[in-house]
Amino acid sequence: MSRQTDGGRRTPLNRDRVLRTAVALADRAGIEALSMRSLAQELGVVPMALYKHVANKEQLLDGMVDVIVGEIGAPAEGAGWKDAVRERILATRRALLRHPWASRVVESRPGPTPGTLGYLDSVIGTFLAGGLSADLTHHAMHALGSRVWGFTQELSAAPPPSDDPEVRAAVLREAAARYPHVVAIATAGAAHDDGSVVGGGCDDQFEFEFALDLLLDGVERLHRQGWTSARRG
Amino acid sequence: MSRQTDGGRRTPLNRDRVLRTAVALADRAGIEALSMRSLAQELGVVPMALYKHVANKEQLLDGMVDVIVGEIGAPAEGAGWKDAVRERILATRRALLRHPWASRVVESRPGPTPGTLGYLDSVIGTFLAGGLSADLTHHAMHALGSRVWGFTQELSAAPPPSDDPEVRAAVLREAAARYPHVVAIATAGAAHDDGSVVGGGCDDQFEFEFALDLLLDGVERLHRQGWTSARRG
DNA sequence: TTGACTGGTGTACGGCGTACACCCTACCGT
DNA sequence: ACGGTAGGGTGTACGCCGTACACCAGTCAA
Repeated sequence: MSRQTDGGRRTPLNRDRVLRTAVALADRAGIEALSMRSLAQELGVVPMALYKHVANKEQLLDGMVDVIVGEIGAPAEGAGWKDAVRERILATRRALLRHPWASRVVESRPGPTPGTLGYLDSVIGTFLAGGLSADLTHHAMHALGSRVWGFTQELSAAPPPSDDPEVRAAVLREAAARYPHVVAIATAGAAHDDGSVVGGGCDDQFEFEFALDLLLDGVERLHRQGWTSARRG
Repeated sequence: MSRQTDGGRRTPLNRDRVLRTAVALADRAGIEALSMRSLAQELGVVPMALYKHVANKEQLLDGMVDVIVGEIGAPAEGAGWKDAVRERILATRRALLRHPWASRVVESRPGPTPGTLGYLDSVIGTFLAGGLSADLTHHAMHALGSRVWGFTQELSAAPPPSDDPEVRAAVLREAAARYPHVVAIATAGAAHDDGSVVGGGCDDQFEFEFALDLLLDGVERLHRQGWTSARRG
């Protein structure tokens, strides 16, 4: 891996190759399998060699986030602000979904990276270019929260249902007794397969767009009526 | 610590005391300082003793979450569904804010705990009791997402500004050049102290309620017009 | 009395991030 | 041609983590 074929020198490491290999490794083996040691091994190098290109693991993760951010396409041109923002966010979602670990890592970063700041800046720019006030835009960004990254913090994933149908029935009966409302809405709608918890067996994309539109429609309404933050009004 | 005064036997551990001590330790020293070893020391006991009361660290964290959930008061009676949900969520927010580490831990749990399920069940129950359809309630819960826990995933906290005013000015100038829109909205509104990033120097409570109301108002509107999920409509 | 059960102990293992001293090589100015 | 220097890969070691496993001291039921 990464050695010249016969006896020659290894092609030297650099920050970019480290980051891209880290992303690939996380894609393949999961983020929890990504350690400085495993990454070093992947690169055919001793663990401490990585520290010549990356200050520490935190910065490695920051760098990985920026790699993903780099995969988000450019903003669409010529649409209204609402559609433009909507499309951008859905594009971001698509990028993030390609790397199942990415949303967790994005969330875990304690501060912004250059890449994330750039992305946020461009989304904000779309709002402002659409004529929204800086004030309203500010609140809109907060309201969107992590949704600008194309994901929602799910409340809880359903545990995988037991494969013994008898056990499964018992679990469901138990749940229905203890958490009747949860079961009621989890089984509501045709699209739901079984007694999964909120966030379990539903169409995530639908839920995402539902919430996104709820927020964008609300912002649009406020914008049209010239809303301004009468602090605590 | 937790020993009978003179030479007597130690009052025996139990799951509840372990969990409460863990919460107290996390409150005092931060969640990152909570390890099985430090918790054991706090209890005057050897680390492995904890495993007689808690299966592993994951389950410890689950238990801590349920302790916090237990601090949320009962739902208000007699209000309309919207105010009831709103108040409940704000109460949850107050509980979570008393333990700065709690939101991160709640997020990190891969599955629901009995306590969280119970809480979600009661929130859902409030929607349903208000006459909302199971369908709409389902989507509303998704749309609220982690906001039912009273927190928003901030996009990024602002790094603490340098205390050298000259450096600070330079940083701001640099930021304004590279991220003009971010700076524009960060400095919008009177209440913002300086060039902090989105999520930096604003009134978190205001932002939280703004977004919460945006969502609840949207749900209410859909409810009144008899909305139903014409899947992908 | 005995035997099981409960709960606290001691030791040890394998993993992690990373500090620190080292060394090899390529390239520089002379 | 040659010493100096700096960048990048190495080896060793430390201190933390979660936790498996064997053990042991009481208590209590049979």
